[in-house]
Amino acid sequence: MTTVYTITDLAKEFDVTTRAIRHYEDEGLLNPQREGTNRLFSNRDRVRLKLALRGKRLGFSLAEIRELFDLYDQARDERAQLEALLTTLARHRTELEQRREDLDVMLSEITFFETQCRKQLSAKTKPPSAKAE
Amino acid sequence: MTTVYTITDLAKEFDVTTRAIRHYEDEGLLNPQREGTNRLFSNRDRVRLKLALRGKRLGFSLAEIRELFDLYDQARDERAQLEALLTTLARHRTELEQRREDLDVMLSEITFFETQCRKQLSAKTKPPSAKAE
DNA sequence: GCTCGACATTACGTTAACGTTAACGTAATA
DNA sequence: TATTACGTTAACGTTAACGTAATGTCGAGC
Repeated sequence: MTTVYTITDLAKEFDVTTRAIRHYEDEGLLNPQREGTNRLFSNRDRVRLKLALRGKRLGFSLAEIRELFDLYDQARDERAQLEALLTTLARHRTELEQRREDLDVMLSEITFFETQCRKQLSAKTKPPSAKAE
Repeated sequence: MTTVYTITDLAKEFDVTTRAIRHYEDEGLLNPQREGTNRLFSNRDRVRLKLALRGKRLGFSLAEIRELFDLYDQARDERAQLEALLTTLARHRTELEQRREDLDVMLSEITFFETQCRKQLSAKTKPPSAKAE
């Protein structure tokens, strides 16, 4: 049971335009088959689109994502390819861990500002507790 | 003791170009004073640059960052402003939490691929344990 | 037979975030 | 005095990731 998807199927599911999907194909991220001129996307394409979109949200360029896909494809048996893949995976890991730190810092900053705001607001609502004048 | 920084001071510290810093000023993220024509950056500017760069790494646009700065500046006492700030802070929080999920998923995917790779590699090194042929 | 919706291909347009180049001022130093 | 280092403004260039026409094809249904 091999499911196939039209371009609008995927566009709707992942909330992107068909133009974007065609662009991803142009950039080598997707390899849909054709039925006449129409694209037919496989489960593999669907997974790749999902991965690509997540990568995008994390700030990776389409070129980087394509590079990862290519590496993964070629790392079937060649030892050198496997090690190359491991190298770039490690690189991306440290990059992502850096992002994670940024993210945690920013989240705690937001928390800080939020409590500050709420303090200010309650100070304006409640009677002045013990301040001057 | 009010420290001041030249443009190259900050450029070196945060590893960005002076051009980028000038651009951030153009976009209203920094407000350096002038000594003649030369820029003099305050601690406030330094903090803002730091925040801006972190925001950038997390995928925020300069416009969004500026918007946040402006909101924070104007939220000194006006109740409405404080509430507006709280709203956008909440928006950014959920956005960041979404990113965090993406990040965690991607990190675990990387872990998965890494162990897969290492299995393949050790299979190529060690004698075949119990496979056919 | 005609329209309609979904798909296609070109190909030019747009935006953000700087890069790059030009042309110049100032100040310390060899 | 000439070089070097660091600073300035102004303005055009570049790249990525699509948006946006404009135009064409094809099968389904009335």
